[in-house]
Amino acid sequence: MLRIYNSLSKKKEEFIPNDPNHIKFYACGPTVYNKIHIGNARAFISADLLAKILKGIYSKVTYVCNITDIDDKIIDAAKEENLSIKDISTKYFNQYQEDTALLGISKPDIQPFATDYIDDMIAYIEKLIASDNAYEKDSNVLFRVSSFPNYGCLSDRKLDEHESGSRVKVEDFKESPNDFTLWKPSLDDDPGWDSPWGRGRPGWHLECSVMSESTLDIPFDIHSGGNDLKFPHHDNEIAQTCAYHGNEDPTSFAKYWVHNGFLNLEDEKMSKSLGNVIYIDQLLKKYKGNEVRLALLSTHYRQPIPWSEELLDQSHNIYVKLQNAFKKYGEIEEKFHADSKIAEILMDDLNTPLAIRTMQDLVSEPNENIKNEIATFKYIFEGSNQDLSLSDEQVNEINELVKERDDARNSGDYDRADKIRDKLSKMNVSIKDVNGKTEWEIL
RNA sequence: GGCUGAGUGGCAGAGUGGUUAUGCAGCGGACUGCAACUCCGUUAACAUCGGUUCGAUUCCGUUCUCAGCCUCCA
Repeated sequence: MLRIYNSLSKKKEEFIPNDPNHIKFYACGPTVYNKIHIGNARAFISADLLAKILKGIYSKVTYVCNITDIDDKIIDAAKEENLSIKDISTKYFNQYQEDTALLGISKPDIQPFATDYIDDMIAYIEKLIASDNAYEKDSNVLFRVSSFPNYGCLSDRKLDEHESGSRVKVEDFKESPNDFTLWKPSLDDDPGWDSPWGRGRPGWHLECSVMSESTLDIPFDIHSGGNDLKFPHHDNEIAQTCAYHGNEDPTSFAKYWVHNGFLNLEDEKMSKSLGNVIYIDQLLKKYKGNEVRLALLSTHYRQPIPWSEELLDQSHNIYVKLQNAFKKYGEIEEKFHADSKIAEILMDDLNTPLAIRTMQDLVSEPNENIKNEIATFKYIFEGSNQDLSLSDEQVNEINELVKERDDARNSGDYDRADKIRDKLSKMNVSIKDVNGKTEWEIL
């Protein structure tokens, strides 16, 4: 039985699917305007974790993760890099695919692109206007928040309490400061599509309402995203979709809402302005994909992760230790065994830290079910497609040096032996003398 | 100000109404030409103040602190 914390009820709940024969899960994906960083990766890995567990339990699961390929940030990036919008979004989409695969994140079943749904979005807006839930002003179309009484139900925000902390400048085309954009005009050199309100482009929140419903139909089971998306993004999605269908109940859209926590660097939020952004492609030059994955899963998904070198080194140690322990059992196929201890722990609101701890316990005191435990562990915590193999040439070079060192040791020339060991360690090769034999591995 | 979450040993992080994980680091030892690896042993914690209780780190309440959101953001 899967239990999951539902942001809508603010409680850990038993997961009861709308249809156990077909589980539907939608996660908010990337805006492809830059390389993904470690914080983005955490969100994608959390969604991947949940998708993997769902797929382990249920026979049919459709996991959708959208790609935002039209957005002001993309327009800015295109100007900066002097590329077309399409080139920018393609470039960073490809990088996203590559980086996530290296972290063992499986491809979603469906990856809808926002720009493929512009016509649907326009039709959606027309209906919202017709039902008086939206209005046009100066070529902008805005959602009229006051028309949806349950607005803010996810984040528990009340509209009239909003003023005190508000720092946002209210554009004069808005009836109310909380109204949000469904459609906005594009300047001549900005990308745009023809619409009843002139040439323009969709607001950000709209795409998820349109694409989730188009790909999964509503109600679907789970909607996930980063904690920061709760408000306004997800509350806006709920308002749009519910208003569109004339239904006030947010569960008529998605039943469970799942949000992951952030990642802190030295007690600071990672941000471009602080210059402390860690990109995945850089990180993977030093650590293996599975190690980074383990590090990201070593904290419960709802808690903030204090990210540090130390955490990565620790994850490296645990990873190596477990790999060595697993070797004893030969090849084990990655597979989710729902009756294993590891699975049971994960099904309690995705308790990955406890699962990691338990796996360590289990290998130190194996039980007869250990192979299923390992299979389940590998299914969740491994799966990076990173190619760690060396060329034949490199392997030969290392073997030769190792042999030279052994010869030196056998003849008592320890100075020379140690020099060779230093040389190997500079090549990131670590030496172990085990039972008279010399083993080596790449760090 | 509002909403949400959290405060456990040097660090990370589970868990529990009484026997107080685990990993890393530290310390001691075995092994080693020296290391590394491995193994054995070991130090050390439960934010604050009250309450309930025979007994609370664990339950209830107070206080304090921290983080995120309330503005694009994973």
